[in-house]
Amino acid sequence: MSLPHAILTALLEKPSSGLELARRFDRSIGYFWSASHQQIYRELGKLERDGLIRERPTDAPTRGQRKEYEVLPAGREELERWVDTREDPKVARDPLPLRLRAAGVVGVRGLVPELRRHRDLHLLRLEEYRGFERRDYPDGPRSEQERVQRLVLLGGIDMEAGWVSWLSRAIEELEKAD
Amino acid sequence: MSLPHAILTALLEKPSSGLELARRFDRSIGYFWSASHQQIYRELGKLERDGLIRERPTDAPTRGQRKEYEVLPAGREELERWVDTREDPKVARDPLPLRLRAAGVVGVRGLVPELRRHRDLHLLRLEEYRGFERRDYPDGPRSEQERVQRLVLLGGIDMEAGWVSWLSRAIEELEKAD
DNA sequence: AGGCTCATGTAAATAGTTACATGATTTT
DNA sequence: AAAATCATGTAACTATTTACATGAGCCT
Repeated sequence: MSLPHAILTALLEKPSSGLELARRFDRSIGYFWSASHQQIYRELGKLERDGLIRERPTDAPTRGQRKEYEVLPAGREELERWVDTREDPKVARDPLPLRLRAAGVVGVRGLVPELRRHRDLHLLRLEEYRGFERRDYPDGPRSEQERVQRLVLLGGIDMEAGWVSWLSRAIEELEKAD
Repeated sequence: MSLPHAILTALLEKPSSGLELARRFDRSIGYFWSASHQQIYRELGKLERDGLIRERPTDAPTRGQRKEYEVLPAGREELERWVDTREDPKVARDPLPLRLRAAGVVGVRGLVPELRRHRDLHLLRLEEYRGFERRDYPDGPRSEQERVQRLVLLGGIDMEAGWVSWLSRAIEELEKAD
């Protein structure tokens, strides 16, 4: 049950409309979570019905117009509750290593180009994240909140670097074996 | 759509019953996928209906008795097809970094013990995986299939090591900041 | 007979994805 | 006026999790 809390966090950092949220999930929040706009709109509706957020009063309220949401005190309390929760780590879930293992049974053949393709994609993300780090924290974090945001970014960087290094090794071993 | 393929792979490596599969998902397959027994039984039924696997003929067929499944040629073909598929990497999905970011907004307070707890759990898994590696491949892999299984295990080891290192850094930074 | 474990399963709820629909605003 | 883009939304489907049910075999 993390999506509503991800949304509450994002809205506390900056009140936004649904599409803005979707875009921010593709960026800063998205190092460790993703959500489509459909999921976000559904969840915004639910959070509003539950009294955790509200639509910010505007002048032109109709369909097809952007609606900006902000967090209510009950929402902040719910988020505080969640932060102090005990929740065990789940196993990572990624189909690529699974496919590699399947290839070990039915033949490795076509998989190497796919591994290479993934390595390149992870490398791109890695460069992107490193760019964020250089751009957003040139002198290190300036506040508690920035310190934490940067830590999460560094986690994303580590993760991408880990993929690149693992994929490089896998490619090398599989090519050597030919 | 990875669960059926994970099951096909596991069954090709060794024909098994539902519960055996569930256990193997907690071990070797489980570095990058998990599945509860409910999911597995449902999926086994579906794979059988679709003609990709079949129940191995036994003597005592009743309810509450173990049923062993094996992969049919159509199942192997489906797996081959999947291995050669293009599938883009998805963003990792982990609530802990999200909770850290939420803590940056509502206060870091109680989160450090939880970070420490997670670090210890990941450390345990790391030691466990390293034990597998020492035990199962004392002289390196002996076949194509072992080579690939070991690569996946090494991926799991990298991932756990990554968590431990990131969590250690986060704990250190948050404590320093007090 | 009672309790325990192994094994298979059903039901319901929650979460996430894919495909499509529709209005408003801007550009050509 | 047509096309493109921005924004919000619905519907249907697929996947995953949680809770519960039930039979078989073994041990005391």
